[in-house]
Amino acid sequence: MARNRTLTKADFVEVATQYVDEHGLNALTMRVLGDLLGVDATACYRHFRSKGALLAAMVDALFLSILEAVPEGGSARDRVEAQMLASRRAFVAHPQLAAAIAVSEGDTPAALLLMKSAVANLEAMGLSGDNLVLGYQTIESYAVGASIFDMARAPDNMEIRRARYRFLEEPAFDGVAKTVKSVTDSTERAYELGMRALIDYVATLAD
Amino acid sequence: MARNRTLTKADFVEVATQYVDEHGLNALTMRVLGDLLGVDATACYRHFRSKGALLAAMVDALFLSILEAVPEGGSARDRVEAQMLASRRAFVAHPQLAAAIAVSEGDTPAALLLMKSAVANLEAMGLSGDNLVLGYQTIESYAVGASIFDMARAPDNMEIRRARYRFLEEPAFDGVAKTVKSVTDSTERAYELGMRALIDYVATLAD
DNA sequence: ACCTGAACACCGTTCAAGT
DNA sequence: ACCTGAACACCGTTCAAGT
Repeated sequence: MARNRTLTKADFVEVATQYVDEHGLNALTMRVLGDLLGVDATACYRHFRSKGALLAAMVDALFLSILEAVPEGGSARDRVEAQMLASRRAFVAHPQLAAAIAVSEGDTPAALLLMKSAVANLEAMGLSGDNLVLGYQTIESYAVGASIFDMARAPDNMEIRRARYRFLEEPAFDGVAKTVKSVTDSTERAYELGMRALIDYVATLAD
Repeated sequence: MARNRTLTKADFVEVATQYVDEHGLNALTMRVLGDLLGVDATACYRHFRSKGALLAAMVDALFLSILEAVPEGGSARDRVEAQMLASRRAFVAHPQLAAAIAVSEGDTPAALLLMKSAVANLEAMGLSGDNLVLGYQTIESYAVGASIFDMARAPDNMEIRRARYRFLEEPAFDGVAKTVKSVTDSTERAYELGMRALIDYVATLAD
């Protein structure tokens, strides 16, 4: 990378994210990151306390991109759904960052913005008090939890599932078990159906 | 550890799991595992191809314990719920293994047994064809996904959530934001509610 | 203020050798 | 068959020094 200016936190985050998308989370080391930026391996420590903090910043950037991708307008329920879909799309686009959530260090400020937005939408749906809290937690755990589980260890993960589906020898699974793509497609479909079912349930928690 | 016999795979898995429960996933190295077993650091490679394979074996043992913990009897729906609750309890008991799922290598054979059991229960609920597949995937992603998300980086994770809830300055969150325990309790409650909502939905997929 | 580069205290893993 | 122990090629991170 040709460099004619001082590096910023964002430079490290951006380059690291791109590298991780291509080569996997494990391949990211401080030394390769330094090389990519044309800088010493230890230069990163001028901007981040630790590798875990860098990973948190990468996750934070992903969260921020979710917020920006959520379309405006629609009913409160539509906005909840839109945010959960945008969240899913972000993880599908950066599957390697799913595992980073489990291994990063410190807080991700953008998570507060996502929470603010989600809570406001749930309030607009009529939730309040403990139901607001429970509704939010349910939706958050599903939106990021299911995505972590589905994306972690990609793409090996999907091939392992495919083999398992085939090994089941249950005729209903013959179709999905055919290719990694058929497993992935069905997984996305299942996410959306579960998401809508959960939003339906959360709607019943309104006052 | 006094040793008067040859070590087995199960010895490594058991000791490693106990150590990880106490000291966290990051603290587990081949050298400390060797020390714990009174054996050289490299002895583990007689039993496992890699550290990732050891982690997979630890996760597999957890999956197996879930299967054994599911109580017999009840309706098909009861059994689905029981399995999802047993799964949650296993992750609560071994929160550090949640992150291990995202970082292990290879397959976990017990996952097939869990799947067999879940699919049989869903069939008994009347699901078939694509709905059986989608219902299974939805439930699996929720049961293990939400748990990974809720348990990963424990106990820091819960303190971070607490701080975030407090920072929200939304009165409905005042109660949960009080202590880490109140956050954890509410999280468990949210898991159960979401779980039941999802099972309700899956029940509608019956023929 | 930001980066360098040597150095430290580790890692996971391999492999020849032991028993 | 299982374990040892030296060795290899790395890690993340610190810190004094440079500009």
